[in-house]
Amino acid sequence: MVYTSGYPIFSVTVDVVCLTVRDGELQVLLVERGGEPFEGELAFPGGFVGVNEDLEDAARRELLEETNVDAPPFLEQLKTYGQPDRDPRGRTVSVAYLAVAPDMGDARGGSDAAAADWYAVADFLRPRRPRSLAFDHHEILRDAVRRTRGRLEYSPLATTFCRPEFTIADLRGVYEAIWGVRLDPANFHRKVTKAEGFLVETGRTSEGGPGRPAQLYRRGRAERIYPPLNLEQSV
Amino acid sequence: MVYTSGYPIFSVTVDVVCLTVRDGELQVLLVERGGEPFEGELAFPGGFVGVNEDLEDAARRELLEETNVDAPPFLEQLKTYGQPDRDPRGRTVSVAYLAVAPDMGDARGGSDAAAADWYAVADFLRPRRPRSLAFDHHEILRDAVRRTRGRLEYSPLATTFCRPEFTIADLRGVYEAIWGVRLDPANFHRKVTKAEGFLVETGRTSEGGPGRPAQLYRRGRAERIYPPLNLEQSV
DNA sequence: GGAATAGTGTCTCTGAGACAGTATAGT
DNA sequence: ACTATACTGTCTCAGAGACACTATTCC
Repeated sequence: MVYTSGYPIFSVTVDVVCLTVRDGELQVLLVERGGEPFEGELAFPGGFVGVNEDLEDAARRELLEETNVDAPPFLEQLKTYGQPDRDPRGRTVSVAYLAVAPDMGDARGGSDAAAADWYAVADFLRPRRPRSLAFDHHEILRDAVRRTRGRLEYSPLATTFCRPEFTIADLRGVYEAIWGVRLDPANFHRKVTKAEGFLVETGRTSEGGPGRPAQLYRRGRAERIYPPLNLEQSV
Repeated sequence: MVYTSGYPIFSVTVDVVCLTVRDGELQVLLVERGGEPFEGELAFPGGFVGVNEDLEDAARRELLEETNVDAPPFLEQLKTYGQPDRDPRGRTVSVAYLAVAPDMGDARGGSDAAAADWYAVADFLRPRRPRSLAFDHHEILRDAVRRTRGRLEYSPLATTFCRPEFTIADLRGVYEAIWGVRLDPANFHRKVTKAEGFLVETGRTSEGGPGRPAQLYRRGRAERIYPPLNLEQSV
């Protein structure tokens, strides 16, 4: 291969897939694009990485600038997308990040955050006439959801969808929304409370709802839950 | 942020962590660097991505060019490394790939492949005075091994370490080498033969070794093995 | 009391692990 | 025969799932 001046030149961007569970369903944070290409279409918050900026810092910055979501409890690199024709402006490689946040009510903007909002993931991934996204963000969303679904089995990721203190029912709601299944409340309760390091009791109880008040828990220190929760269906 | 001319300029490279099991231990394919920076040190095969080249194609090309390893049965993106100071030549982002190949004997070179060889992974990851690698390749190797160890539990990845036809003992050897544990041959045999779609019988048997000849198997179509094999220790 | 949700008890079945026992090869 | 490895049988124990039952709140 021959290049006129040294090595091929790339632009590097980050895109952040920020997920939450609201109204009992998995939702994703999207912005309406304000400029070309894909003007007016929905896309993940993201943008170009600075010359001296770390990738993860760039992801955090773009999430804050474009959506006003600050310091999600979970942020990790998802995958890098670099098809030569993925951006009409030129050769661009995008490092996608997966972020998870608890239900924080409406995404209301600072500055450019005006057009940021939460959308039901299912609308983009349904097999019949899925809603469209800019760039290759449809593929990225699929990968993000697949990883999230898998992670729930053997990591405490589900707790990062909950507020700092949550009930077992809250946690079960996260699993049910993301896996799209119904779980037996009794067995789920026993299982998660017995998985060592997964949850820690606060002593406090919930209030307000109908029925008996529930114990409030905080997430534990375990990085891995054992034995795992099993989702038999293929992920 | 302000840039004098458009967007920040990056170089994009790929690095391939190619793993195999030889002599009962996990080994990795490395090349001795022929030029600056890190001249003479060990590094993963890799290099710059072409202007119109897909990332995975670049990984495959570099692996072939530098080590003569063609078409590993497993190649998937691992993670992207982009610390601003990771390459003294300038701002470079490297997309790391994880490849798995069966034991193919010595890595003998074509062209630049002269210096390519297999090395015991343990030497680089031991806590006391680990052997050094160029760039941030030590971190990349750690991530590659962690993912591999985890994948063995619930995916058929272990079969890609074996030749197309293999015995249950071969497969067990892969788990034992990578997990660093001893597995009960009887229980392992029952477990993997009962996991649906994991293995398919060929009808043929092995020959040559001491003891009763073993059935030869080929890898099945399953993308996921259920129930998973469990590694209790933290990964 | 009735409705609703939280949480416990208990039974059954499956699978993991320990390990004895059988099968089939080389020497 | 002896050894080595492949494979099967069997026992025990832990955990998943089904579901009955108790506990505690609001109405």
